[in-house]
Amino acid sequence: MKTPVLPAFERPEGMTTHDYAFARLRQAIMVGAFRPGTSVTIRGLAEALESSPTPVREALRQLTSIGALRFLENRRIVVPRITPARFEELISLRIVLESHAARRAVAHLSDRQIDRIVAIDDAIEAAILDGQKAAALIANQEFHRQIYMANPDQVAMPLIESVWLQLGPILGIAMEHVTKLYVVDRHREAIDALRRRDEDAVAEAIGADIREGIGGFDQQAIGKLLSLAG
Amino acid sequence: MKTPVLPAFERPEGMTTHDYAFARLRQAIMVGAFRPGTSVTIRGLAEALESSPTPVREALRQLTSIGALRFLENRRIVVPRITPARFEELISLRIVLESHAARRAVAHLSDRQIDRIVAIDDAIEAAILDGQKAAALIANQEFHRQIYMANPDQVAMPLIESVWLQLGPILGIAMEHVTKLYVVDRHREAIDALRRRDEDAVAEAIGADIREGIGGFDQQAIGKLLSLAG
DNA sequence: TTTCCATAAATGTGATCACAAAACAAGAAT
DNA sequence: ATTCTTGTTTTGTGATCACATTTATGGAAA
Repeated sequence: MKTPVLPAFERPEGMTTHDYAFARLRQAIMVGAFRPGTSVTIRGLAEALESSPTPVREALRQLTSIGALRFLENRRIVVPRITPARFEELISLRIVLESHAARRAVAHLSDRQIDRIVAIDDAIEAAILDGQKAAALIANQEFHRQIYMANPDQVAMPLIESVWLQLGPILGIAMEHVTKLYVVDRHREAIDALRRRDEDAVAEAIGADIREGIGGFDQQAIGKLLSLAG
Repeated sequence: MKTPVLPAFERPEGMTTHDYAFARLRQAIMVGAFRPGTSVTIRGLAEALESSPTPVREALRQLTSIGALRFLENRRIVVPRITPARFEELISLRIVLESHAARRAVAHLSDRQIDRIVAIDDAIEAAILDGQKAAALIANQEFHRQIYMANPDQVAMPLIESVWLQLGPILGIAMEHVTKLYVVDRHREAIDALRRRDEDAVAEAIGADIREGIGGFDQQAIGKLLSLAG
């Protein structure tokens, strides 16, 4: 049983072994380090994380609760496969959830916060022009997160991240097969709408951003990849 | 540390201790058996479930992933409190998620399935007229679930149930304070729309159902309860 | 070469234990 | 009466182990 390689991750002091395992596995899945259908083992991951089965098992159980992993009836632990229909469901869920979250964040965003979001968008473009796919992907997630999290009483972010996690594995495939990235100008549209505090326009821009290009990738390209990933 | 009383739950043979603990705790929270702010202990629940800390801890960890519980920094495990703002966020999330899920289920619902949904609605009304609050609540959840689950590739149900779980604790309070239940006629409206395969009308009826009465309870009444529950 | 079966290895499960941190309780000092 | 201190108890954490199930391996039979 070969255990997937986990992206590096600095462990803050005081963080429990379980929290560390959860954060690291979650991050790995989110950026597509695990391919659909991959099976993992508790002991294998425990060894990779230099800990014992107990905290790893808890982390894996949590990841199943948010759809990032599945415990099969065989007691095997796998990264879920994604069918084209399921993929389409996830994208439509992203659109519904995130345009809603964006709309509800508008009233809470200060000009300073918007400036920070612009800076993140600049970082995305820089990463794209540099061809740094993983960095662009993470910065893109941060762009969306910064918007939604402006709402202090927000409860949608965990659900949105659950959807991101379920889409993570095909992002990994996409990153291997897609060679060119291009700038997402819907972000500028969203930023302009944020500045005007135009909730409808913000929601529309975010929805279009997701619909047209997923994290800087071309949706059709990902759609094709599903045939070999499903 | 007094452990909350768990509703009875028959354990299917072959079910692991962990799955049993998770299902039972989840059910308990969903129907409002735990009050907001209640703290639970691993050992206490393990004793109540006649098992050991390990599987209970895993179940609790899963429940935190879906927002049903919180591990505080003190390492205390509590049922989250709900502020009025958070409550409003959760309700608006329900409306967005469930009207979306309902719309996408319409095309997959057979006439036979609709008949079964009608039967569930009859059971809801019977329970309401009988004053059986808990039974009405569970049947109401089943009514919604049967609609959304008709979509075979659906991925929204776990997210919806996450929101239900987060609303669960105040349902418990509501059930204690609300004496009269009344029939939700939005269900009939939704059923008629389902029969016509009118997606917009179904989504609208479900949205209105959530907005006007939450699980058979009056929303304003629950709003008042928040002041003493937040 | 393929299929079948028996043995061995790997794996999830759950209970137990030692440990450290937190909460609690009781008494002393102010 | 209130606050602080000290000792006890409770509680979460994580490692370990035994067990049952599953998977993998390898050789025998067709």
